[in-house]
Amino acid sequence: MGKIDENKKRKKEALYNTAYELFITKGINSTAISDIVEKAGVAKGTFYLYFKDKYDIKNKLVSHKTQELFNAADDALAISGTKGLEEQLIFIIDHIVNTLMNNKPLLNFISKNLVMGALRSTLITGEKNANEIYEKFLKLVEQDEYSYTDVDVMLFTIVELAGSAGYNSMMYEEPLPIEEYKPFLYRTIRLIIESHRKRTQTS
Amino acid sequence: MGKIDENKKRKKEALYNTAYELFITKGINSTAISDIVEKAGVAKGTFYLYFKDKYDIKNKLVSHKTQELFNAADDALAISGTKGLEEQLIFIIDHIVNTLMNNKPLLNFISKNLVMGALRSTLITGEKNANEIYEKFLKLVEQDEYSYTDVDVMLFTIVELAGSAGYNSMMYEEPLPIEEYKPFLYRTIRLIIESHRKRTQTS
Amino acid sequence: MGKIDENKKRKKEALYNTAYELFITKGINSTAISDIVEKAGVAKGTFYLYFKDKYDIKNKLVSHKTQELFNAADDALAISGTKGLEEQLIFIIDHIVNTLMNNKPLLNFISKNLVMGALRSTLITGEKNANEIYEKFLKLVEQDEYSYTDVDVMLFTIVELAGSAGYNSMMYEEPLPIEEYKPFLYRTIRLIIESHRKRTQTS
Amino acid sequence: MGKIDENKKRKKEALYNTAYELFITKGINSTAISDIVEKAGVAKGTFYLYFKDKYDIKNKLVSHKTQELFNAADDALAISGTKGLEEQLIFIIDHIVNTLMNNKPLLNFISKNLVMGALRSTLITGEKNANEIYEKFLKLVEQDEYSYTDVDVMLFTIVELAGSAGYNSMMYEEPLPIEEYKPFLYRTIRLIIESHRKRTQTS
DNA sequence: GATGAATGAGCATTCATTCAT
DNA sequence: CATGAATGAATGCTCATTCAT
Repeated sequence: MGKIDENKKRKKEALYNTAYELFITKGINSTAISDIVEKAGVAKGTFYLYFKDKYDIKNKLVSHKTQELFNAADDALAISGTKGLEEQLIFIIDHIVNTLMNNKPLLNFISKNLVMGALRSTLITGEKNANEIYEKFLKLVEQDEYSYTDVDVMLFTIVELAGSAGYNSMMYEEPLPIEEYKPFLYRTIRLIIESHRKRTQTS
Repeated sequence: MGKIDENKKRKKEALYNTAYELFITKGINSTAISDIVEKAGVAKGTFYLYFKDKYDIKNKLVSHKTQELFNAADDALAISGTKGLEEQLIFIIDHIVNTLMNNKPLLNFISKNLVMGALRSTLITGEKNANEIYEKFLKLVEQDEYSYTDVDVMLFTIVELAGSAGYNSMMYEEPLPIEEYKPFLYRTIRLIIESHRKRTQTS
Repeated sequence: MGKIDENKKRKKEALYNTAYELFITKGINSTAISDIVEKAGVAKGTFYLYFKDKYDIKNKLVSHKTQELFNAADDALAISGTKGLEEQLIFIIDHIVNTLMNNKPLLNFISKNLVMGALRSTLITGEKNANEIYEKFLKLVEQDEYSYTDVDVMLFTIVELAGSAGYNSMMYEEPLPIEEYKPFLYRTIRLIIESHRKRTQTS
Repeated sequence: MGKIDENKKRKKEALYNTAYELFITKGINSTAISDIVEKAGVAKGTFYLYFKDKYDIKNKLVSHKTQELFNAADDALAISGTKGLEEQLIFIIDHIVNTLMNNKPLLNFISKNLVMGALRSTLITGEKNANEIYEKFLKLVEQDEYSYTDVDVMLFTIVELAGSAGYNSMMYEEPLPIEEYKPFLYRTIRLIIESHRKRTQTS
């Protein structure tokens, strides 16, 4: 079993890696399954053993890559010891933005799917523990000194805004390069958070 | 001249209309150029007289449809007689949202291209008066009783947020159906506007 | 293995044969790949499994047919027992001329590519033992009672002349039909050979 | 008349020049009639007013260019004052070879059509005084101090050899670069001429 | 004569998918 | 499980030719 299962996994990994590489290099439309299997060094039939078609592997990749992004940000957050929900959310977003700025192909690949990839990936793909990211967000909210209403709406709005505006700013430097846009973006995020804060129940 | 040019225009129009219909019906990937010309009743070669390929006509359509949306909203704004920048911007967005809610295929077609399609179409396509939409926005801002800083950043942020969050809400009813999400969305938009308002020059 | 490889070879052969037949029947420009595969009884995709395009298979065919011509001439030479370089070279050329006279379509197909097809095929195509023809020529030269200078120039000149003049004479009967032109051609070939002969170092 | 006929001629000339330029640049197969008319600045229909198809204009061009070559060589011969048939024929061939060496695209274009293009152009195209070239050759032969048998065979053999061997030598530097091959070529030409010389009727 | 919009047959090429080995 | 040869429908695109103006 060990040997065979190992081999199976290795082939699947090879397919994932190669597909990702080709998708960001040549684009999804221009990447044929033959390209993938050829470069991955497996037979054509093998692809169909693990994936339904090109879009199957693509969706799984988007999902996977997005989770990686959030998890890395979350790890860094823990190390940083940042306190306070506002600072924490901005820390996470800033971390992701910085990562993507240094990896434009990845930015282009997940593009505006950021949100869906992160918050709803369970629904789309069958990936095991997909929306543990969402759980982590909820935990951060709970631990804050303030209480919040409509937490999911708040998170959704923040992530959508950051994803969409951030993407354009990073990709096209419009209306401003991301470094110059950041102050505006983070100010807006703070406003959103505040607007969801329950009036402090001063005892 | 009349006769020939008229004919040219008619064929081009036919291609535009048919392509749009097929794109929203079958999707872009599944629409072949043969489908378009066949349904439009012109020869295949004629398509290539006017468009470079499928994506050429697609981009021009996205651009065109987006402008239509904004223009219709603007017209309605004029009729409504709404006053005040906050109310005006929200009126426009609300108008577009309502239109798209009644036209899901269109929503799906322009999807997240909404934003950039609208504000940067001049740059991309050679369409004549493309960013007069942007001009109109600027005029609204100017005419307000308040002054604003970084107007383009403000408009960009609003449009990105509305486009991205609105799309998800309308399309997937997540995290809430659009009617329930609207209050949150509009509240955030008001916050963004306020945050760009110059400190009232109290006389 | 046997079965699959056999099948592969059979299909490739079928493509070669059909292509040749069509090329000499309808001409290369008028032969479509669909014609070839249809007549060969294989699927269109199969063609691209073995050849890059129409010109790929054409070049390989020219090369192949030219080699066949030389090899047949060489075999006949061995049987004839002809002695002496002059007589041997003329025997070979005469054999090829006679063969082509009885096979005008082949003459037309390889036309003036005769020469280069034969002597440089190794360089161009990856065909295995392509210029063994050249080797055979060299051997004939070596075995002659005389020595020769600039052997490759001599062979080149002879083959070019025979190929070019012979083609026109056979094809258009200009300035004379080949049978009447032969004496002139062979006389010139003898002159060329003599002019490369080293002054007999009679000891 | 003047004006209209002038215009006609100008368009035809433009088509010739443009076609030639494109043929040597992109190759004949890759040059479409649309390319020609577009670059020539005339309407598509106009092409068909003057030529039957692409191959019509091509043949006329080959013929025309070849004649130019021979005529230029002949003019230079006259100026040089070279005497004796051997020297004269070699002068002509040398002149043409040198011209083509400085104009590889032209060499490639007329390639092996050189010979027939020159000597049979009358037959093929309806060009007015095409084989006056042939006449000139005959005159040179007549004026020589020696008499020759089978003059047309002699000229044919020389031109075929020079055309075919020269082309390969110039184009591929095989078996030798043209400058090194020239001595062999010219030696062979002299042998051919001598072999057609009537035994001097020493009275 | 000249134009150039329109045509549509024709063709090369791709590629997802299957299935015998 | 894995393979990769074979398939052939699907499709984008070209281009010579026509003909109304």
